[in-house]
Amino acid sequence: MKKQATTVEAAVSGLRGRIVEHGASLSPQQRVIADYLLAHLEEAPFLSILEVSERTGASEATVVRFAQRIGYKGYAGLKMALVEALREERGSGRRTTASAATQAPLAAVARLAQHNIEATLASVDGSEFEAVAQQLAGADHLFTFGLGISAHLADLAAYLFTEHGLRVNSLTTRYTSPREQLVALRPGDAVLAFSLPPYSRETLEVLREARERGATTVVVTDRATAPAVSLVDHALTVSCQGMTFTSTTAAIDVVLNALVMAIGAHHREEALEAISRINQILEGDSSLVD
Amino acid sequence: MKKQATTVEAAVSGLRGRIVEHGASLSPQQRVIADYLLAHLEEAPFLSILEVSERTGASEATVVRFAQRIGYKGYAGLKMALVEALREERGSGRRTTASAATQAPLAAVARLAQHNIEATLASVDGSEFEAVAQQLAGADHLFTFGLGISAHLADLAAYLFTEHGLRVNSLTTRYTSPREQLVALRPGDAVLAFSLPPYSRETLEVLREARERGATTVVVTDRATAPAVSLVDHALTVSCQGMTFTSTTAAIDVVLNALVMAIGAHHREEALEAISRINQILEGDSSLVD
DNA sequence: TATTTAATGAAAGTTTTCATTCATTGGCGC
DNA sequence: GCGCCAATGAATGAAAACTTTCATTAAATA
Repeated sequence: MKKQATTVEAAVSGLRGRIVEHGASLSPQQRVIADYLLAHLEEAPFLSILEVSERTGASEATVVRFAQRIGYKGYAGLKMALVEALREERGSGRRTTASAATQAPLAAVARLAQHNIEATLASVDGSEFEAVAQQLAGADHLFTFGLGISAHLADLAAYLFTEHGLRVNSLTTRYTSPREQLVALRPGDAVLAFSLPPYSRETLEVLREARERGATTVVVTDRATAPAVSLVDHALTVSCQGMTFTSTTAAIDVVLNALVMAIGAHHREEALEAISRINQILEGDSSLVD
Repeated sequence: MKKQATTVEAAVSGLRGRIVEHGASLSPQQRVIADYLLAHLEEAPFLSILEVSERTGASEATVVRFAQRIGYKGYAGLKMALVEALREERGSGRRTTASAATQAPLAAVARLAQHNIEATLASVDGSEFEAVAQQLAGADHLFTFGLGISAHLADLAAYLFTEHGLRVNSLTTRYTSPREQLVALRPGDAVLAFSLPPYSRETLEVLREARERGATTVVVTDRATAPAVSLVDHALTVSCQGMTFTSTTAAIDVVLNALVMAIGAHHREEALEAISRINQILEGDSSLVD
């Protein structure tokens, strides 16, 4: 396949190249090994066969066969290649020329997202979060709403909540105005709106009307002084810095997923199970390659 | 001797500290070994006794005695220490304190997202990322595609790219099958697919067909051995651990936004400007309330 | 269903690596 | 000169790492 496109790639990072190249012919178990190694490139050069087999659940023999299948003489050969790669990388040091410029966007956005997630974690009020989860879980029917990038968040929220058994609709602007769709709204329902800059008047109107009709209103926004906050029953303030020149909604994604999990916490065990599995992953030991 | 002076030093770079400490009692040969190792700290963790003895002219026994003399259990102990030091140095980006060991869903999901973003940043291949940006920017027309949660990503991608002046369509399953919509596809176009577990056959078929029609194909997936990888021109592998029991796509959100930024890098200045503003935010000056 | 093929782990075999023992060398004081 | 001792390397032993073989099981094919 595409020699022209992959030559550089293959030369630079041999392991990844070979895995992709022979990817189709790898057995399931070998795939697990491949993924583990790629996900732990930092550690890989130091791991012995035994360690790899323990962490991936495959037998030592399978590890060797994997190395041979992707073209190395054996595991020893693979390891030597990894060591070489590591040496090269260190040797070249911070001399990253062109790749610095290209790598830069990824690094910058990543750090921005990390920052926002961290800030959100620090600032979201626990009891408010809990209250929102309660309200959404208890609602008869849930409507989500947003404009611009927030529309995607609204759709995403609807998708996630639906998967967890809630009755949800995302208010769209496809056929009729969102406000018209609110005729179906009744007391006992809830509306979850997303309001990020540039704030739109329409969102405020939807929230106002929803409230008049007796529904519980919740807004996810980026600052406590956002216009929507004073109109709703509950507001979750998420850190969304940098949204004027990029659109990373990573922090909101996190909040949304956490809400889903909290709601699913009806089946407490399930939620706790999820949390413990997350912790396992974070502990480092992805023996479970998930 | 000066415990106070050497504690930090010894703790940080054990080898150098120990050598200095026991320097007086080292034999001539051992001194050669010490000098060699210190001069080749990069290599040291990977050298076997035999290699060290060959390069220094000392016998293997002397190498072992050297390690013991400076306080290690044996050469194995010395090597382990070197490996640890190297690992530490590389993994210096480890800020995530286990402080938030909370049982709260929000904390757990946040940390998972952080982890995935970090892992993605470490593993995404720079040249591949660059290549993808090039291809997408240069495409005549762009189609995005995904099923399940990936459908949202496809829509989001279409939205983001559209905002930056590209001609994009998200292939939906709304009216006709995605493959039917490919009749409009021509050489020079590009297809950007998202393929996350559970992988669907349909996605593979779309990619296959797109390629047959001469379009450039790109897939964003969660592992290098995912079935789609072998079918496309370019693959971006993003860390998405924990997706079996939650749906945080934060890392993909980051990659997507970075791509947008890289594409906009035609207008280099604009991209650099964005990066510098991100850095300002991270520097802590949220003076600009953005 | 019968047959073949591929995948896999247990276990045996091989090589490499590490540690110890022991004999030799060379310096140094008596 | 003689004995003592640290230093050293060769040889040996022990352990770990790596590879192969082989029997079993699961999957694919006829």
